[in-house]
Amino acid sequence: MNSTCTTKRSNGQKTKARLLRTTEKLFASHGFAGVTMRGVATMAQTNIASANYHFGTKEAMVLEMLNSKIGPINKKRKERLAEAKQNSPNKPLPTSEIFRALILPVGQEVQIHFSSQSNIVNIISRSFTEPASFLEKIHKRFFGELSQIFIDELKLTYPDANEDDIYWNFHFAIASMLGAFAQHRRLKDLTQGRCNENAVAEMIERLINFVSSGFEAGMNKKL
Amino acid sequence: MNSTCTTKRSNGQKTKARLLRTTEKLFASHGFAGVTMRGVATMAQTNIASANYHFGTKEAMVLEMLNSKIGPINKKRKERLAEAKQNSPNKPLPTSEIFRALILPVGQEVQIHFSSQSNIVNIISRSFTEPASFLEKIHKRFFGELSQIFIDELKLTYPDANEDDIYWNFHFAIASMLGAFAQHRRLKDLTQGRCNENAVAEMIERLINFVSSGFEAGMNKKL
DNA sequence: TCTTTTTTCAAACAATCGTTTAAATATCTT
DNA sequence: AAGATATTTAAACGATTGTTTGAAAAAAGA
Repeated sequence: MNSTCTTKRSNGQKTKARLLRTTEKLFASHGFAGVTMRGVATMAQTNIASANYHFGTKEAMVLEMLNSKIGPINKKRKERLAEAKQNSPNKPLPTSEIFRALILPVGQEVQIHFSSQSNIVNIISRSFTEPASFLEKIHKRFFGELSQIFIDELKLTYPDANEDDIYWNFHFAIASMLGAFAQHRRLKDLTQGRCNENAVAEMIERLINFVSSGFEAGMNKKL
Repeated sequence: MNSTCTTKRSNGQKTKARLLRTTEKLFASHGFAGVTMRGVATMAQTNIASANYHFGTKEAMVLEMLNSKIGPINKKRKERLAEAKQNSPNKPLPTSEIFRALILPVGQEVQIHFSSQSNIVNIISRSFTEPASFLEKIHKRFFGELSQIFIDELKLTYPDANEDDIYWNFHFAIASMLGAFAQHRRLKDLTQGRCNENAVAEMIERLINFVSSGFEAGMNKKL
């Protein structure tokens, strides 16, 4: 009786989806260790064993969440890079365009969910700074392939460059991007309130400029 | 009897010092969560309660270790900045000199203890990426003051600059440095063996160049 | 409707964590 | 040497963790 809208698992959301959303929030705000099966289950208004039923282990649950969040962004990165190549056939891409393809998809995601608790910046930064060793796998899988694509593109733009130069400065570029995201949580302290929702687009543009310039300078300067 | 060299706590090291050294190793290789009182006590060849006796809590123990490692580096950073100012009185410092003062002291520490398990790079990177909330305090205390010193110096070099420009690009510079250190652990994978002991000095020079160029470009370019 | 499968649930399991206790031992002071 | 202090030790405490169990409830298929 009384099988209206007020059934046990309500909100028109299936339990698994609710668990993933909760994992997202907890991981973004408290990291891998902050994702506890009990916490997730309680916040998702279900039982703890239900989480294990759907995902098997905590690790698998977090990985599935990460896959659902980072996967689409990497897809857009590749798409944007491919589009840029199509728009200027037979010509090497400007450095800034390559890094724009790498950074902008994240920026767009940030702007969409800026005030959300499960901000993609927090998730990305966590997923790259968490000490949890299992994350190393996803780093390689997610970023290993992507790195190679963008390094290959940079080689086309700098055909005569020393390969070491490309690798080192690409490493710094990645580090800058991730570091900027990772520091984003502390940004309000550092900048004393200079960071707000409207400034995200500006930050992304500044970051692209910073990274591109740093990379170019690293390629040109003889040490 | 038999009170020669083979007493219980041997190696001519006091227990507290041994505990700190062990904390160092575990924190560098496994992060804050990887520092367990039992693990530290066992590896330091003492009892678990002894660690609590000397430090009170795990948090205090890790903080004391961090203080002993990061403190001297920050001291050298300020000293090098002060020296640079003395060597060119009444003239604003070149951007690269400012960031050299910020980065080089870490690089020197890295070179000294490169093959050590408790590499300072790992410690610094961990201390800036650990989700543990207590670390936020040490971030503010350690880096808050240091940031202000270097930002003030950058303002002297760029007297007409928009203050937002300085803050944003300094933020990116810090992020690059920390990100580069944090990624250092993964560097062997990314660079396929391009990183070795002899290359540390080279990396530091490349990093200074990357960061300085990115900062300068960010200051000059109108967005 | 009856059967089968999927999903949820309370409860317990086994392991680990930081911390505390109180007695034993070592070290220092006088 | 004797007393006071500092340090180490084994053992237990209380809390939390991820995971598993087996039965109840819900959903789906026939």
